[in-house]
Parts: sequence; C-alpha cells; structure tokens
Amino acid sequence: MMATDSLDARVDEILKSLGRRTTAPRRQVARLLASKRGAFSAESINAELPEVGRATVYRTIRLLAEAGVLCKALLPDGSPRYSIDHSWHHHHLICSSCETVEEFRSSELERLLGELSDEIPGQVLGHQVDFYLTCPNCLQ
Amino acid sequence: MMATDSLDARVDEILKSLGRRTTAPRRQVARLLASKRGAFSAESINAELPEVGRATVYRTIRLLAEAGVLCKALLPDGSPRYSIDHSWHHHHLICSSCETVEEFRSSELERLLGELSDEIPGQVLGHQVDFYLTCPNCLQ
DNA sequence: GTGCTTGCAAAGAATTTGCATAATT
DNA sequence: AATTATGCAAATTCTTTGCAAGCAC
Repeated sequence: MMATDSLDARVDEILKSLGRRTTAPRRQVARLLASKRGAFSAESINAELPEVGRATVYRTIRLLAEAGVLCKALLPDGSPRYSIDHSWHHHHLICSSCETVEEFRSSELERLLGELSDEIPGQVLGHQVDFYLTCPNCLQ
Repeated sequence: MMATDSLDARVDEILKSLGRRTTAPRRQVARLLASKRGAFSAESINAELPEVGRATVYRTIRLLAEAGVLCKALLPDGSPRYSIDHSWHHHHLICSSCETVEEFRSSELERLLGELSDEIPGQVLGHQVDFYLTCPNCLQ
C-alpha cells in the first residue's frame, strides 16, 4: 500500500533527523499506524502489538505526535485519540457516537482565529477547534 | 460574599428541579467551588474537603457540570478542569504554563462556527474552541 | 564499545463502582 | 417508610517510570 511506504519512509527520516535510532519496534508501530484509517487510542495499538512492549508503544506514539506525524484529538471526556496528520493544520470532527475523528479545514476559520489571537492578552501558542457531532454513518 | 450566596441558591434550585436532595456534602462542595477564582481539578477539590468522600466530590462535580453550573475545559493533555460557568456559551483561554483557564467570547466566531456547522455532514451537537497560550502573568 | 532502546513489572494518577450505612423527604 | 445519597475501599483504566538486558551505530 502506498500510504504504508510513504509513512515508513517519513518515519525513518524523522528518526534520523532527531538523532533517534531506527528500531524494529518503532517500525512495527509505524507500520500498524499506517494501516489505520481513522483515530485510535494508544491502548488499542498496544493491544494489536503484543510483541511490542506497552511502554515502547506509548513512547513511540508520543515521539511521532511530537514530530508531527500523528495528531492528537481529545474526546469530550478528554481521552486522547491519535490519527495520522494528513494535512498541515486542521481541526477535528468527532463523532460522539462512534468516536470517529475526521479532519476538517477552513481558511475562513483560520483567518478569524488569527485575528482573535492578536486581540487575546498574552502570547497565543495555538488553538484547537473541535466539532462534536453524530456522523452521517451513525445517523443511519 | 455575594458570589457564594448566589451560587448556593442556584445549586439549591437546580437540585430541586432535578428531584435531587439537598445534602450537607453537596453544599460543602458548592460552597468551596464558589470560593474558587479560576479552574480546578476534581482531585484538588477532593483534597480540600477531607470530610467529604472522594466519590461524592466527583459525583457532585459531574452533577453540577451536567446542570450547567460548572463548565469543563480540557488541558492539552486531556486533563479536565472545571470552572464556574459565568456566561452562557463561551470558549477557553488556557495558559499552558500555569494552567489558568479564562473564559472567552466572540460573536463573530460563533457566527462562523454556526455557518460551518451547516456545511458539515452529520448532525453537529456542539463545538469547542480552546486557545493555548502563555498568559500575561506568566510572560512576567 | 557506547549509549540509546526495549520490555517487564511496578508505580502512579485519576476516576468509577459496589455496597452497607446514613440521611432526606 | 421509601428512596436517594454517602463514604470507604476496591477495582478500573490509562499512562509513566525504573532498571537490567539488548541492540543500533
């Protein structure tokens, strides 16, 4: 699958650029992530990779999230979900029913958020916009 | 303190309207919440109320959050923080440094979010906008 | 060889649940 | 009296950490 190859290559590059080592466990995690369509929890990845230690799964996911390969969305209760970061800056559409997470982008929204950031006292580091919804699928 | 009185009264009303009982532990929690300026964790409330059971603290906070007395914000890592809901619909300014949570409102933002909601497939239930920043205080 | 990585198990942190007891209405 | 609520402890869930052994470079 193309996505798998490109993600693997990207991960290799990133590890190198960070001075981190390319290891079998990290590759296994990256390969599994590449096969995922939507968002997933760290635990679910751990469950699917019994041959990789839980700590390594968590450490690798954090590493990839910090490197921008994965992005983290928060369910309404705060549970983190990760998904492959396909586009540079985006927001999330989170289905409250099936917990699916979709990416969402709006240049108009970004423009306004940028303007608002200028008005906000302090130094704005970033923002997060999530829509909670019932997805078309769950509406039947 | 005025704020305390009004929140107490509000909580009494809400309990009544929900058919829930007015109890000493719930009043203690409500009174402590009323004295809080910013956002707080459930655990911090529990720690400050040794005479109230942890389960009761958590149950009461959830009750008040569902009733709209408290609102819940999520720190970047997903940890929930609660604060008294002073205004109807608002968003949050979260300081990544001191974890202070401030309310934030923008009619223009609401308008745009409403428009976007119409374009999003599925039934939009709500949205959340958070700005992560370094607050003026933490900038020194 | 040197130092980053792994895996395991244990430690933690936050929150929920079961259930007998106590309190409200 | 009939229920709802409390409190305690145990159970859960998710995540991190310590550390000896292993592997990449």
